[in-house]
Amino acid sequence: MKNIQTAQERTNSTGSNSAVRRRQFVNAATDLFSNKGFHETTVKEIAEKAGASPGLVYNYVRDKEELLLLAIMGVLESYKKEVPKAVNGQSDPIIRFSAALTAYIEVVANKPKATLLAYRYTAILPPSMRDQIKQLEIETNRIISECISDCIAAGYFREINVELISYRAVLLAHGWALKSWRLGKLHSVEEYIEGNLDLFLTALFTDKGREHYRDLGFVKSK
Amino acid sequence: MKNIQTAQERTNSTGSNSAVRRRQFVNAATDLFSNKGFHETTVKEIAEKAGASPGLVYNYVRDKEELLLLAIMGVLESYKKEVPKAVNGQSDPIIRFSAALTAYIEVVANKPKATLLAYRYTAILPPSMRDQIKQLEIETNRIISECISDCIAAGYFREINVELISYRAVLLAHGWALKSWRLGKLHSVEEYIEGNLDLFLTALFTDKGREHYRDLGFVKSK
DNA sequence: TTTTGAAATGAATGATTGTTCATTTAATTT
DNA sequence: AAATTAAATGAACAATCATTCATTTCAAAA
Repeated sequence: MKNIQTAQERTNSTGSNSAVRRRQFVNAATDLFSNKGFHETTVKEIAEKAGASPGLVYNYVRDKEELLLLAIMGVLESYKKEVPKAVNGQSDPIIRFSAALTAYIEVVANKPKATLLAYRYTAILPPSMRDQIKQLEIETNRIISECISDCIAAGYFREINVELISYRAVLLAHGWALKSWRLGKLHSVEEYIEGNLDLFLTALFTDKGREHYRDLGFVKSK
Repeated sequence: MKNIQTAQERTNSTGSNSAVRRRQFVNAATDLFSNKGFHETTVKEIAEKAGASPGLVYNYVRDKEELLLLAIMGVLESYKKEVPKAVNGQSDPIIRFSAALTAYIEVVANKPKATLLAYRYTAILPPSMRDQIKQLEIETNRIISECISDCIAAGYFREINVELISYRAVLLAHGWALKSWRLGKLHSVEEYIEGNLDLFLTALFTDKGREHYRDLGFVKSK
């Protein structure tokens, strides 16, 4: 009975857990799918990258397809985690919105290729998997939506269609990955963030909002 | 010598030209790639849809890959053709810009799946093909860029980074396809166009521009 | 030590599919 | 009509891979 402890220890220290192994495969898959594409990546390569044999993959995952789902979900979940982190602690609605959008763009810019996974491959997944992805994306959008609603409630933003705006914001963030990959980087992320945030706010502000923003100390010269 | 005419006739009437045949294959491929995906479409299916046998495809095209290139290029070329059509005839810079953006979104909305082809599959093409696509896209962007530059020159738009704005405009148009496919349609195209155009203009107008716009008769109530 | 069973291997399988090419069909010319 | 050229066919080929499974490795338990 002495070895029960040891077994527990092994699980915790070496991390050769079932869940950990699985994550190794998913991480390897995410990387390869992002850089070479799903169809251009073989299961053998994924196994190799994870330091295992091809057959073992199927002890942790039903399909290559499931690996794709897990890869996409992983990326989206990291978004859902990072964005609120930037917002929490800020209380002013405008700052919260700015922080959320900024954080979103930054996360995308950190792993542009991974962002594209969802755009490129959601289509080939079966409907039930697609719905999971859709759901997760909607939840992330909600964070942005709430920031916008708060700004409207405070009288800082005009009364526009919240859905429309939040999709625009998300698209803008994804846009960094979408455009920069295909057309090359024309600006730095910082320029991209600043320029677009400026445009966004200008389009949305009420007079009160503009004034408040100025009071906050983000004065555009002139 | 009587048959020279007949041959000419055949070429014109039945359309069993070399170029026409090729286009048949490209059209079939575009349709199938858009709806099923590149890897999920077999050459046999393409041939079948074009009313021919698999082997014949290779008399008109080197590769399945070349078929993908031609499909993507075809879509982008249709954009490059349609957008100027909407702009020509209009002389006022603001109207030209509005017309260009509206037309772009409409073209995208007509064939959303086709728009996604470039986003999904440009990556798997060899660099030389990628460059052709990139080039074509830049040329289309230039049309929008020029509208914006004209608005700035006329003093209607603030002096902002033209590149940044034109990419945003293009992204917005593509955004209809990108978002509506994955998240479902939340608005009609008309709402999408109107709402976003409004935001765009609000963000860009100078006082003079806003005034001029009002004079043009596009008054927002209140 | 011996037993047990989970973890892992990787060669073999089977199905798919892009591409080729010997052959046929059809059209054009002489 | 005969000959020539072009267009088209579709069965066969070859390569690729996802997936399976008989076998081995290895650590924990008895």
